Amino acid sequence: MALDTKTLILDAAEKLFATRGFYGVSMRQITIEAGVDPALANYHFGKKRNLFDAVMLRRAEVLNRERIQMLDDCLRRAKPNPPPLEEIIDAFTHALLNRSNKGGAGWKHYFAIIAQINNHPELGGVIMTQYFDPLAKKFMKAITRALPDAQPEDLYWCYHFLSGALTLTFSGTNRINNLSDGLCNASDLDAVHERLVPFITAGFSIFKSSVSQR
Amino acid sequence: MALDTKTLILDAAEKLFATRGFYGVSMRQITIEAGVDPALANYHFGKKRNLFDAVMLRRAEVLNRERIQMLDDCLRRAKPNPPPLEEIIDAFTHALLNRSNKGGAGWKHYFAIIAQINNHPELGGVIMTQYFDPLAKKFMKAITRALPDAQPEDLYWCYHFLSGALTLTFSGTNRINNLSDGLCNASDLDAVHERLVPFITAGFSIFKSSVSQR
DNA sequence: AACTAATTTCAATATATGTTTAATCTTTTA
DNA sequence: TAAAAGATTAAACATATATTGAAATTAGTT
Repeated sequence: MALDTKTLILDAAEKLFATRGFYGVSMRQITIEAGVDPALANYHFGKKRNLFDAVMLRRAEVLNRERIQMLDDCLRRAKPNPPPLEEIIDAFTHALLNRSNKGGAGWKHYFAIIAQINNHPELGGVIMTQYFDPLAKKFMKAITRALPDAQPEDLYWCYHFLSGALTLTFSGTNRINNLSDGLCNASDLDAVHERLVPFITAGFSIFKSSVSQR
Repeated sequence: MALDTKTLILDAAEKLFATRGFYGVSMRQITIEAGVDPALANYHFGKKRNLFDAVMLRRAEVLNRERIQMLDDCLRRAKPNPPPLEEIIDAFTHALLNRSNKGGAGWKHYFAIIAQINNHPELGGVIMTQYFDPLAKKFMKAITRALPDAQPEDLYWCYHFLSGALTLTFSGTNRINNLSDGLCNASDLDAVHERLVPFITAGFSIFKSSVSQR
């Protein structure tokens, strides 16, 4: 069936892109992993880059819907005041960590791709911007409302730090496991989330007033 | 001359690996960029992966020396007490941001590679561990001494967030520029450093006592 | 100057690459 | 059931790939 092979190819591409990056995988390897004729990847998706975009888009749509939903809920609850900063940060990260945790292997692979793309000089600016900037702008608007005396420039840098900390978590390297002699487990995303949100909130908070209290 | 072509190849490899990743670059492209016969890359460095290791090693040695130096200075100044947390974080980041800022194009490329590797599921655990874990352990020892009542597990996670925030800064994507409508400039590493150190210090600090004050 | 060792060149290896073509099979539609 | 549209196959395209081999050149040493 048509839809079945499309998903087979998407899943295979997702898995291989996740472990070896865009350039590290060939169309042939993808179709072999999918158990499908080599020509079918081109037939269904066109060029390799288009296939990659399809992989990105499939789950980005789901994520963006969920994250905007959580932000809107959070804004509504606090009305007419701005919501507490920590709730905004949580709305930003919750769907990501939840999907990565309980969404199965496909989601894990997807987030590993995101981690690589976010740190890729050629693709990062283009692809992350394309799929996630509208959402990021919505969150930044909420954050600037929650910290009205902070300088926007400072807050954008904080967002940048958040983005980096978050995506490294998704990368799937287990460097932290070795480094901590097994104290930490990179796959335990609940443990991450529990610490990431207050960590980031504290970082943002030092810019609460425009004179930073270093 | 032998040493000259070796450096030509290393520089070219560094530049291309930085912009397209390990798998996105061919040995031929590297030698063409270096203006050198294609066989010379193999002659001087062996397999592609070995060339990559040589690129990594060249500057890692310099960095590790500088960063350990800064940490030791910092520890000596504070003796017999542990140094303030912020000074340790600064010792961890200073050489990196300084080299990236004033070291020329080669260093910029090098750090862009680091950013990709750190977030690469296959290579991240291996390569980062190989070149930077001894240093990371030294820093973690100093940090746990500076925050003696914190739980080590929490502090390792904080290190992880620091690592992510830092490497994204080096990635060379200018996503933050667009996102902030030009308010931030990702190339202005002084602006980053000024904010990164207190941001991270504040994050670590919430784990000062073992009961976190969320 | 003569000999050795290191370096560079050019050509060739065999294989992998993304993509396309034309023919065949399957499903949907009328 | 017949025609049309869609999906799959196998083969081929030209090009790019990492790596190697054997000559030719250069540099270093006695």
